[in-house]
Amino acid sequence: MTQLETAPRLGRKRDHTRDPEILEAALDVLAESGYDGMTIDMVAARAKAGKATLYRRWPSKAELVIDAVACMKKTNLDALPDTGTLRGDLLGMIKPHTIEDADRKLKVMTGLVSMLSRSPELADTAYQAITDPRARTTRMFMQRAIDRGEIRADADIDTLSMVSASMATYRTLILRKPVDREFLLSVIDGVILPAVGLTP
Amino acid sequence: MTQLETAPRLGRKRDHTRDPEILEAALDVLAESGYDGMTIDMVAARAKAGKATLYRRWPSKAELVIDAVACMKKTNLDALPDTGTLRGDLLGMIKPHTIEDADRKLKVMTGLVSMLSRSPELADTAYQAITDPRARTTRMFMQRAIDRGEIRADADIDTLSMVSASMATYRTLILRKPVDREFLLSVIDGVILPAVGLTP
DNA sequence: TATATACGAGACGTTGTAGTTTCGGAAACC
DNA sequence: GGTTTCCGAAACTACAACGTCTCGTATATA
Repeated sequence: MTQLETAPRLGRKRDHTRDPEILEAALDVLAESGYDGMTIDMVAARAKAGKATLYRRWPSKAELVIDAVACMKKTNLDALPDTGTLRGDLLGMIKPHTIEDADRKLKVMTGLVSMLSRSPELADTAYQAITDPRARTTRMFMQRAIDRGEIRADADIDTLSMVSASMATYRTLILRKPVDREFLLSVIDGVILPAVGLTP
Repeated sequence: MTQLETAPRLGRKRDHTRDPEILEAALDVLAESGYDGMTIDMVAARAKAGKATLYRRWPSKAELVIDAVACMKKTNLDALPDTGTLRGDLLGMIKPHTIEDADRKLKVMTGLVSMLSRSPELADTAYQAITDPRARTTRMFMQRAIDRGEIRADADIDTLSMVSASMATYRTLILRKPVDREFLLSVIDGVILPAVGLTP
């Protein structure tokens, strides 16, 4: 590790453009089969790569999965516009593209659940890549609504900011029903907004 | 199957008092290691039984798990008193004993999640044994509150009745934090009651 | 008493998967 | 051109778990 830079190794160079393709294949298999159901052969086949190519880059299945989760394309939630109302901000999070992205992350998380208790490192990685970003954004929307005086200052936004993610997760993992726009609207208009005293 | 009653088979009889012990052991291992991590040897060892004894009663690991989930001790939610207020009814669901029971079910469900998509039969069994009973009870509490005029008749109780289960599930599976009385109180007083227009 | 079956313990065969190595060929360096 | 390392494909090894079977013992019917 220490002399990776200093040693100008000879021979054919590793084709690092394949890294993202392999990690993407790993996420696909993970979302489809879960951690225990996923095999290295599946990932290699999906990426049209040899198994040795994978083991040359990651020392084990566990490390490959952690890297795949860590490198998941981060959604650009910061780019969401400030619409001036809490409802407008929340609706901005349920555009088709954002829903699709969240759905993929939820499917990956489904495959990871059984591993979270076995691998703290994976649990931490998954939290930072999947769970935390949306929670922070939602919480920020609510804090903005308090700051502008739109909702009560004593609203329990720590709890309220987890309502949407919790119900989407429950609907996917337990109920195994689609998290579509209609469902998310009923969460916003039937739970969150009434809870902060807004009646749309 | 058809002549189980008519044929008075000879030899030592199967000791059916061991069935619940074995199923209980299976649930323990399931909650601890998840479906894929669970082995028949673990269950047999925990139940102090031989592997052959298990296979004499259930044809496969999958069938054993389905039976174990189906036979989970049902909580007596119907025995909860009608306190006259929605908050009182909801508080009745977070007595220590009820929380403990829900915690066990949640741990079992954690171990099942990865299997739900692979085995529709298990998914159905888990739904009926774990998911559905609490949802029905919560929904009934809310309907009662509407009927007695305590909360608005147009409250979205289909969605609201899933808030508590969703947030408890999310907290267990994803955040891996304890679902204690304090957390449940913040869900009730910070989300559900405000959402139906009650300010305790 | 003789027979048949259940019991716990554990050996056994089979299968599937993680991880390693080998192969022919291609690309980078000397 | 020679050497080294990469590539995809696939054979190979090591091991863990399912499910079966055997053992000595216990308990039921005839």
